[in-house]
Amino acid sequence: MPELPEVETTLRGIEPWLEGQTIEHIDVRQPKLRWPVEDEIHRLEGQMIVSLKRRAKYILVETAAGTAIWHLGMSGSLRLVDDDEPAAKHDHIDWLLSNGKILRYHDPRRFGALLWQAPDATESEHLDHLGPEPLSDAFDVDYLFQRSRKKTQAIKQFIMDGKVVVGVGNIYANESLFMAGIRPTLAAGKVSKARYDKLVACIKLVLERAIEQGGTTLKDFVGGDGKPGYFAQELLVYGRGGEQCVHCKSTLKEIRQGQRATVYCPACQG
DNA sequence: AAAGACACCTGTCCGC
DNA sequence: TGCGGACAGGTGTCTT
Repeated sequence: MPELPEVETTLRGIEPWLEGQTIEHIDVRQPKLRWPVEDEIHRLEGQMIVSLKRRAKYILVETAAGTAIWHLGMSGSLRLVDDDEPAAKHDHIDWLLSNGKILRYHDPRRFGALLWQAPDATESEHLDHLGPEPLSDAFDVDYLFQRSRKKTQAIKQFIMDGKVVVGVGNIYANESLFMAGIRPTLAAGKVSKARYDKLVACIKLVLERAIEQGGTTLKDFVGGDGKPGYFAQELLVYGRGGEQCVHCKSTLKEIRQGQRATVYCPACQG
């Protein structure tokens, strides 16, 4: 489910219900996620939630006794439920809050994670080596063009590399390359600066637009407020292999790059 | 050093 | 109806 817009949607949905609340109890029914949920997570019990932040696709929940770092993996979701709602299959973790609500983590594939970080931690193995946020000013044409020089890697895989820029997953990589008219298989080092200029603008546009729409609902994604996202109806190429290009009516081609589906228009993406 | 393959895990869909 | 295989929004690690 989650790329950056879905994570941002989740954050915005849960934030009003969490900020200022005390975490009364943490119930870990299934600790075997991407990394095992460590016992230290229980240090957050009795602590007040000071703030929520997002970095890349991670959600950071800060307390005086440390920071919880959530990652939703491929199929994770966080939502608020009433404290009498029984846990269903794949509801792996509950946070009981002082307002009588439960923050509930659901993740069928268990590729997500809940990590604990000490309050005085100066480094984080997961966050320290990440590239810039795509919606920040640091992510601009000069930066991306410089990083791409001499790269033989396909541009789609280049922009999906979290060390280059965070938050561009498979859906939005396909969409932004289509919008920018760039063939996903082109070597990143051979794309002109003018095209990078357009690509940067398209990445920002597609992510901002998807956040406005509450993310892309595929399968059963809902934001933290329980509402579905509406960006799926605006997808131009993702999941549309074999269909007609919205611009030129050519048949959209579907290939695989790095074991991920790539869809593009052979005519528009020159 | 860089690029590609593979791993983690469950659910769903499609063809036989 | 059942079964096998491919595939799904991510990303760290191992192999070339």
